[in-house]
Amino acid sequence: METIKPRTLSGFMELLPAPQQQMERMMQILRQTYALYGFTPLDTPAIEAAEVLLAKGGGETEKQIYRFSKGDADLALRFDLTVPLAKYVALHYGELTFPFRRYQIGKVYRGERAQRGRFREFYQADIDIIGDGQLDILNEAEIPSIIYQTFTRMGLHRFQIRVNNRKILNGFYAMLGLEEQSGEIMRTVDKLDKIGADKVRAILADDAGLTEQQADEVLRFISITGSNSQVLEALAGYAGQNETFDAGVAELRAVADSLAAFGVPESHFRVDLTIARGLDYYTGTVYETVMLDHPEIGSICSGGRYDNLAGYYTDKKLPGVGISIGLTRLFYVLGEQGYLNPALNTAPADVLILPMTESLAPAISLATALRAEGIRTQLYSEKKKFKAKLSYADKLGIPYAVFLGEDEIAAGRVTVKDLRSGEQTTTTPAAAAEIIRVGLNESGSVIVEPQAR
RNA sequence: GUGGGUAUAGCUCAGUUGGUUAGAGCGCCAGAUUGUGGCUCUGGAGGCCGUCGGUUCGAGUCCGAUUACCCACCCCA
Repeated sequence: METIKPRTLSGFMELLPAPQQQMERMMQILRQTYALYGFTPLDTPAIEAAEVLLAKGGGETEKQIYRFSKGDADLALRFDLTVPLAKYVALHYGELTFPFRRYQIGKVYRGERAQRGRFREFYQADIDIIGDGQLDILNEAEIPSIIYQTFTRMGLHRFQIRVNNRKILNGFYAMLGLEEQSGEIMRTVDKLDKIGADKVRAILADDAGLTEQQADEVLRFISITGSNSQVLEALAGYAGQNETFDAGVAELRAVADSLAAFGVPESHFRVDLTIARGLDYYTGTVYETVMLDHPEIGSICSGGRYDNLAGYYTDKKLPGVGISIGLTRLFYVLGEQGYLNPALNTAPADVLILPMTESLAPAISLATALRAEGIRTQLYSEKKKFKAKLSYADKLGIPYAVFLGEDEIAAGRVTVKDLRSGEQTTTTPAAAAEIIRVGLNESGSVIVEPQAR
């Protein structure tokens, strides 16, 4: 029979079992950390009515969304988790308690050209806090703490959370009489690291239509650097000219001032006036997180404050703040850069039982007993040679094997072998379970940084 | 959407100016070892050289088309 050549679509990630275990581990840490901050898990459908997802309309979204019809229904795959959240909150407004804190880890879809580290189907891990009518600035201050904990718990330490405030930028552009061009200016300034000051200046003058003097003012402003307090001090020098600007500075100061209490070291947080985020719906604090040793990768976690999440779905005013981690890209980049801990236990089981008798009954009973002890147990039931069975455990990285032959069964004992050391002992099932449990030490963090290896 | 590149074994890749049965490493299977994995040794399986057409006595190699994939830009995670 003619077979069809198996293939996976471009831009879709498909992992082998061991890396999948590493990926799951990262997700587990995300869930635990988000839960630690009082966020509730949420899931929404991957498919929604196209009308709902495209409420905002226009732009890149329209071009990139996967859209199709089934019968008369006009459907689309979600391209982020924020729009479905907006729909969810508007739909269930009366049943939710605000401020509503939810986390969501799910696949999203974008029909754009795939490239290195950029996928058409990828996981986003989002958290958002949605207020009813208002939302205190303290929520914005708490976000860096969550980012810090998340990456630290994964084993990543050389990263920095960069923060800015859109009000500062908008206020500043207003001072220069550039309200209209603020979006384009932000997108251009965002590329400063990538293309350099001269090109930014050229684009501002040629494409955005700024005068030479205005472009110089913008460049002078974004070149304000230094410690967080130095930058805040420099910003104070612009005070009193624009209300929005002043409000933004006050917010940024509030965020920066509470870091210590939230447990974020100064070294992992930096006020950076070039951060703008491309998305136009952010209205206040904006965040980006970069790996210090790999700035070329760009942001591994970004987000910000928005004033009205669900304006397309309800008249209620629902301000919020949220961040998103592009998990698939993060995982891909970490693997590519050699950050994934090779010593991490990726075995699907802690112990493999090798029955050596015709009847599998004693082996099944043993498996049941070990599982009752919380030991991940797999029973090898294929009729293969003994060495093939052991080789199976070895290939999967299963750390223990238990042999169950005529001798052991007759004596009411089992032989347990530590495949890493090669040591083995024949003892009671209970004692064997204890040996395995004790031997299952913590396997370390998912991420191991170069200098730590 | 725009611009480049690549396509040979499960994977990573060699393959000379076009020349006879297309190779390596890793992986896989078997044996050396019938109750002992990893290391080693020996043997084995596995290829319409992406597809279609052209040039030629002869094409993995040259030309064209096509499809797929990769890289970059735009935009973004």
